Amino acid sequence: MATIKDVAKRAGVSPSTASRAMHGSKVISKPTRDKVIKAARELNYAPDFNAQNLATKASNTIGVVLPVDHHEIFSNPFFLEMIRGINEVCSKNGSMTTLATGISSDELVHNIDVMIAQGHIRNFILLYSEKNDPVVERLNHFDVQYVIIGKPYQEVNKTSYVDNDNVQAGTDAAQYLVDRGHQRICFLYSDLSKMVQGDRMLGYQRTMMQHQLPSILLEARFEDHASGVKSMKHFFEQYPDVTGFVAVDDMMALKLQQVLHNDPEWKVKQFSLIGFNNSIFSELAHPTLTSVAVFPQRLGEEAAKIVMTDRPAEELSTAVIVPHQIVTRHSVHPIRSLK
Amino acid sequence: MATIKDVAKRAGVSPSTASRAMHGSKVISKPTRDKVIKAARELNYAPDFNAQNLATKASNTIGVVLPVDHHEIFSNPFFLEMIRGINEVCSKNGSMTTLATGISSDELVHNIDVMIAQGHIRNFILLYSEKNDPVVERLNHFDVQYVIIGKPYQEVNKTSYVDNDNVQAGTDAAQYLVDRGHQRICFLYSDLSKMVQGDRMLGYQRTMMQHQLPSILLEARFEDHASGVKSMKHFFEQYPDVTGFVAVDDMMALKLQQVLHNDPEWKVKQFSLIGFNNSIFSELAHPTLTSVAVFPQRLGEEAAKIVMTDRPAEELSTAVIVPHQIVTRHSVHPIRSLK
DNA sequence: AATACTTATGCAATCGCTTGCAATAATGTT
DNA sequence: AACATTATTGCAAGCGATTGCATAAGTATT
Repeated sequence: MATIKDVAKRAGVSPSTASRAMHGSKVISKPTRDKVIKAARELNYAPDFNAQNLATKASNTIGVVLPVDHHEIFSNPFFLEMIRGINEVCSKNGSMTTLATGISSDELVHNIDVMIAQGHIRNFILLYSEKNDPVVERLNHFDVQYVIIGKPYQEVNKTSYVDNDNVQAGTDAAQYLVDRGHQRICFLYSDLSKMVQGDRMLGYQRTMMQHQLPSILLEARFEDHASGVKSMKHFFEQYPDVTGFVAVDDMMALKLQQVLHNDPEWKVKQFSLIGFNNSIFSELAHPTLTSVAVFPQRLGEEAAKIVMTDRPAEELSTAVIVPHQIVTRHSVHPIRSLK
Repeated sequence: MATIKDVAKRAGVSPSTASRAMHGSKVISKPTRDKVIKAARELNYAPDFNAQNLATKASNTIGVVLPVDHHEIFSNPFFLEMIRGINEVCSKNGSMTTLATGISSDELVHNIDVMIAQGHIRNFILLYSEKNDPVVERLNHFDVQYVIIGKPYQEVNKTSYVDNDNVQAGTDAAQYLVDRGHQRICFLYSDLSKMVQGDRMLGYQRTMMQHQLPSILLEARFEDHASGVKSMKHFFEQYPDVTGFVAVDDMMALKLQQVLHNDPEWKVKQFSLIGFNNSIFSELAHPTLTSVAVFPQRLGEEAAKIVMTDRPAEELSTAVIVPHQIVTRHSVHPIRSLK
């Protein structure tokens, strides 16, 4: 493995000159710069990561924090796409990404503590936003910079984040159903402690209000089929005239679809259904699921970009909104034709 | 951030003593060891990652290599679960994991080259096994240790790997259908350049042979619905009496299911279907999908364990086989009752 | 009590790179 | 030609850890 001394020797200069040359320092003359760069290339030189970081005291790795495992979360392809987006941008900028995971909240926090203490993480990216997140507390406490993917709960103005406009997305999804003649539309969610679910619900409610239609909310987890059937039975007793559902994400939508499809009576009713995330699930569902695409890879990229441009601490935080887009498939049945 | 000097000062010893004490060196007396450890704890000390690695020349991060992006692969939750398994084990051992991704094969290889040159990756874990993988070539060339999740193509005896017994899994899946009275069973796959697909196919064929039943192979990608319908139409013309399918993975199975379900004629036939991976898809399908579970998290953990125990170079490579298990759901319909 | 042996600690070099400052070379000014 | 500037380069000190070797302290041996 070639060191900077090797490069220097080959170029006939001192290590310091070599270092400066390769960093494009203005103060080095063109001929020597060229010599050095040539030598470096010939030796296939890359600066030692650890040595460089040690010397500059500026670490170059980004810590990507995954949410504490709920089975559901982890099997959600969403995250991997965000990670890919982050990693693409980072590696183009010569940074590494490293992951922080944990089976419990305590474990995750502990792992992050260690990472901070080791002092080689430049910045964190949180792939989720949760109420009272102990991780966020930790990061604030140690005064470590971070970017959230999702809308922050605390210190919104001081925290950089990347998100979809989930309120708008919720509005649009509901509007999509309304436009196709649906009047009784239910919003289906599972956990309001997630910012994203709350936002989408808000958007849904906005549309309902605008059209003077009732907001019908249903919290359900569909943990198993029987319980799903039961809660839907209960639901339809209360709201027999519901024709459409806005599900807080595709997985939720699919679970509902499953329940509805399995009951001959419900099945014929051809309920309309729209989900969020445009995940692979939506393509594989039957019927295929109309869904609001949110471009997770893009979210990751933007988050990484924010992290890469290190702005001074006193500067205002950045917020990037990634647009969404409804992808039409076959789960929505118009009650009347579009005007 | 506390350094080792701070710890040393507080404990009233020299940095070298502090270092040795914290590494449990035999040569340090119990009382000083205790003093040092106490001081370290009080200062919340953790050795600087970069400094430590630089001094010991032994890096502590594991590079996790994701396959080059095909949309399909990246939206497969499988990978995230493996990553989580790896990360759990690594962080328990004080290691970091860092990701290598790439949009193209060239980019991926380049990223890996850089990582190797920077010299701070101790080991790589490849999350896939592909024919003629340029990454493997690279790693061999630079003599970097790595573990493959999946069965290696080259130098099988010299390469450590973790895998399911996919041949056996294929055998079992086919047997499952045979046991339930199916005689004409088709194996459905998409890409034989993946080791895993070849293995499962082999297993399927073994069962077919044993029962003197014909092997019926179908390569398809179901890229869009129309093409899916077309190829199945073609298929059934040739093999009208097929009643069961072994699909090479759940996604494949779901795509088939979709095609079959959408055609009224095929639908009534109630084909039987078994997939692999027991991914979340299988729970969300309709009907729910019987699938061979392969425990990706476990695969990740085992791979990480291998990497963590650094054995001398001349030692034989390790291979760990993670068991699989058929998870019964509702996509298989017995033709006759089980004897 | 002087010597030999352990045992426990500290000194100082090292890992590979960066960077402030001093030294040298190149150029311009009078 | 002598001096003042400015443009280039090199020296050497760190960054925070580890580790071989020398030293100091403690115990045993005679």
